[in-house]
Amino acid sequence: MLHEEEAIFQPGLSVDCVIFGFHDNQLKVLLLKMKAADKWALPGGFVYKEEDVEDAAVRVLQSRTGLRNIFLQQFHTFGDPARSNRKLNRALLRSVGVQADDSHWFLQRFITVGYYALVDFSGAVPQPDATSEACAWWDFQEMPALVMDHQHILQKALETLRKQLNDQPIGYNLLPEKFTMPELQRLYETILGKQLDRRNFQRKMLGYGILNRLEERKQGVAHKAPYYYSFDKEKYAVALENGLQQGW
Amino acid sequence: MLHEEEAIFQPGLSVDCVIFGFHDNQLKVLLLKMKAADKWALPGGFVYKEEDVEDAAVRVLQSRTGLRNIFLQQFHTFGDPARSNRKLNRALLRSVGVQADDSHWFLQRFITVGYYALVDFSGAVPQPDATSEACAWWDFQEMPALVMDHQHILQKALETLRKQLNDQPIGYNLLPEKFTMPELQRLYETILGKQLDRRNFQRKMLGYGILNRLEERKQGVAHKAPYYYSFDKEKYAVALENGLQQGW
DNA sequence: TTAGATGTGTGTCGATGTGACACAATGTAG
DNA sequence: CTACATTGTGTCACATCGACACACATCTAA
Repeated sequence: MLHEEEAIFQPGLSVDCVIFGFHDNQLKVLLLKMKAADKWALPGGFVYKEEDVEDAAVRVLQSRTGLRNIFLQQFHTFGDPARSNRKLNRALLRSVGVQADDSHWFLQRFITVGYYALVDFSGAVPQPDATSEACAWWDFQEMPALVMDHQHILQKALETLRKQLNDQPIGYNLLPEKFTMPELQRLYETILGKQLDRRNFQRKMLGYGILNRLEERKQGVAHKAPYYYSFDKEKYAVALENGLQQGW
Repeated sequence: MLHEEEAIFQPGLSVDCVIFGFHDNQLKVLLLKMKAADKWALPGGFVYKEEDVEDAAVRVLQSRTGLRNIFLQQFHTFGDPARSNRKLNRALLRSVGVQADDSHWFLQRFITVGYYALVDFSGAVPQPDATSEACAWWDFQEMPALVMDHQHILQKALETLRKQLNDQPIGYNLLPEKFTMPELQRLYETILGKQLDRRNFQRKMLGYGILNRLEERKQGVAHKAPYYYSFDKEKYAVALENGLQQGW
């Protein structure tokens, strides 16, 4: 956190990423443990003066997960002046060895642009940044205390994701190459926060025409073995583009 | 556009508003004719250092229309560094009598937060700002050339509005107190850019349960007189909150 | 005065989608 | 080999949706 960074970053602007993964039939979120506080934070970063805001989000994502070609979506910009926490930011500066007075660029008010990402859990390699001592996946159901308004940001990301379920397919970016119908259902159930009927779920999902059933069945389960499915990449892309149901 | 404004505004940040109205069975958008260019622009403004971004949007809206208590919704933040147009902004500064070198705050790169508003056409009193020579409603179907990326912003606003139709009611903010079913249908048709079946539209709309049919019928029409309707304010609010159809 | 044009109020029919539920099939654990 | 958990598949009633027909009201033109 050098002083000269004032010259290279867009002032008062940051990006924060809600990075969703899926593992063990649980929705996960990638978080950073702050050095400067006993709380966790969403992975975030600043925007270079000539950098597209979206590129900054991609950069943050790649730095924290090592992944490229990720599903990324802007969902909201948070512009409440009270969301900045000068005390925290001062502690944060101290944690990287900087003493600064009130005019320091990092102690000004920040607006943040929120993005959420859907990533392949098993392919990601969590990597802390300079201000954090750890980077880890958290179970969506049992999140720790978050800094500033990050809880609020997370909430808004989830809301957007839920709405996305209604007119776009989800899963290609969160599930492994092949997966079973129950696994896909758990994903939907976790995002929606409610149980779904097994049979109706399957009917509706297959109705979208974006799944291919494989010959192979899952092995080593203590009951009837479910089939594996994979997404039909082309049809999935079309569904993403055109939407699933019209409404009007 | 005084030089001291650098001290009072959040640097590199603006808001732009897509203000929709409805009149003569046509969707309208409020635009400003720039003094500095032969093009039109969306009403926009800057954000005071201690002002909530949303409050800035409300302020812009009120300054341009005189209206309060408006339906306002953030839809996207535009962060492409190439979207700023230094040449235009320099001309803009000249138009208000300011000569500035490249370091001037207004000539830096700007990120803009887009909001769209739905307003009562007849209640609005269009008012130009300091940089514009006119403020007027334009027919949505026949928009003039717009500055910078404002065409793109408008497009994105429309996309969001169209999606909103699928799970939230529209119209309370755009139509007068009482209106006919055909009028409401024209509104939907204009937003969606396609024709709808009269009878199916009525069935679906009434199914939402947010309309009250009045005793009164429209007068002076060269055919069977349609009933007037009004929104049931309470049920409308509930529908806004909970959404119209679930999907999942 | 009346026929025609225009646009509204209301209803029907068949196709499709949805929620609730039953039963047979399959693989593991004991 | 039996019990158990979980999957594959199907049915039924009901709501929703797109396409369409017919009667009604009001102005206009002859």
